[in-house]
Amino acid sequence: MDRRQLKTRQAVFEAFTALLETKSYGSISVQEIIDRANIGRSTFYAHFETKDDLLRALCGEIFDHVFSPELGREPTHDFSGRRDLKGEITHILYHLGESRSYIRGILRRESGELFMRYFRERLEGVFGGALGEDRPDLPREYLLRHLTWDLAETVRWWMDHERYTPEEVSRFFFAAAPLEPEA
Amino acid sequence: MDRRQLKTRQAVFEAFTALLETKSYGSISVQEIIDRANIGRSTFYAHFETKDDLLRALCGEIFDHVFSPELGREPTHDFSGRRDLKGEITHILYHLGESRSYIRGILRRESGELFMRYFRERLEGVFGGALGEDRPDLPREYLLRHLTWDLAETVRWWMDHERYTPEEVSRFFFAAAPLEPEA
DNA sequence: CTGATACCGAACAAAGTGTTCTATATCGAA
DNA sequence: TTCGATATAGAACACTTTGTTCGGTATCAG
Repeated sequence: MDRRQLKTRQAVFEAFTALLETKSYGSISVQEIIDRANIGRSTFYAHFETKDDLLRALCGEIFDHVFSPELGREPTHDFSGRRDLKGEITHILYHLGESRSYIRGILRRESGELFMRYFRERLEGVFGGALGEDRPDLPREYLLRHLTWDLAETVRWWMDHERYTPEEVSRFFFAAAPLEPEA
Repeated sequence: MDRRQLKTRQAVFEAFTALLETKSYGSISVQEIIDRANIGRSTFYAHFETKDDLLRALCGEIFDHVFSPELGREPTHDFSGRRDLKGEITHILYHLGESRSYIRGILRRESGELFMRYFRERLEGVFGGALGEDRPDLPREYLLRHLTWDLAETVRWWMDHERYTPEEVSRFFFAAAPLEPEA
């Protein structure tokens, strides 16, 4: 990719996230973004179709990082042959913690809606494969959706409660999630 | 309240919900709303400050209905003196089911964000009082927030799965919610 | 009946959107 | 280093949307 494009793209992302820290997504105009990013109007539209497109691209950037597999690390399995869900989740939480400064602003208000949707799409891949038949009393589609929004909202909560570590948050999530069979 | 105001207000709500069935909140203009409601521009702004204000008012209208106490029905308590949470929730779900046609459109996309926020604010009142010390292993603020988003998202899911009854949905919720002590 | 008030509809300034154009600067590859 | 390709700046453009104002008309409540 051309260095010029990369520089522009970064400048836009920087300006956008900075603005999201101070005001809501809907009230941010393209004008403000390009002023802050110090680029021309036509340049912006050469990169992104609309403001929504920009948000989508930014989320994609973040998730590509968050869901990147550890270098040289295969999905692990425990002794019973099931995937190590806890390990995967903690791994994701670590990366999210690193990106906190980018994410916190997005999660406020309307833009959070879009972020959460993309986030949960990715999470379906994680949970979909790992889901056994632990809870035959619940419709599978309800259970899957439940787990993804549980984790997504847990993350959203965590972003405003800096004092907890990824491990603690992971423990909270698994303690509250409906993964074990009902007593 | 003046009949004229009431008529206008109703016409706007009707037009707004109808538009939300077909297109996203952000892409609806005030112009479309007043055209469909067949009212003058200045009239709209005499009633609502902005589009967000309209959405807020509509949500308020809906929740006033949904959370209205049954006529002459006191909050019941079971034999141990705790509030009948299951009964209250099922009651709320019934009203939500009745308002499905108004709600479904709102819940799509960005407007859902606002709806869910107001919804959860109300739910905090319901859960806050009924919460015991069942889960000392979780921070109380996390638990409270967890319960409200659980129910709110359960409702959102339900609105697109018409085949379930309020009783069934209530059962799903309580089966998945972290209310019982961990085994 | 009558005073109050809600409505209509047109006009308005202001701001934002997305496109198009030309000139300029920067890039990557030979 | 050179050179063709391409990204950018910046201005101009038509267009939509927003929120306000105002004088005239219709409808309300008492």
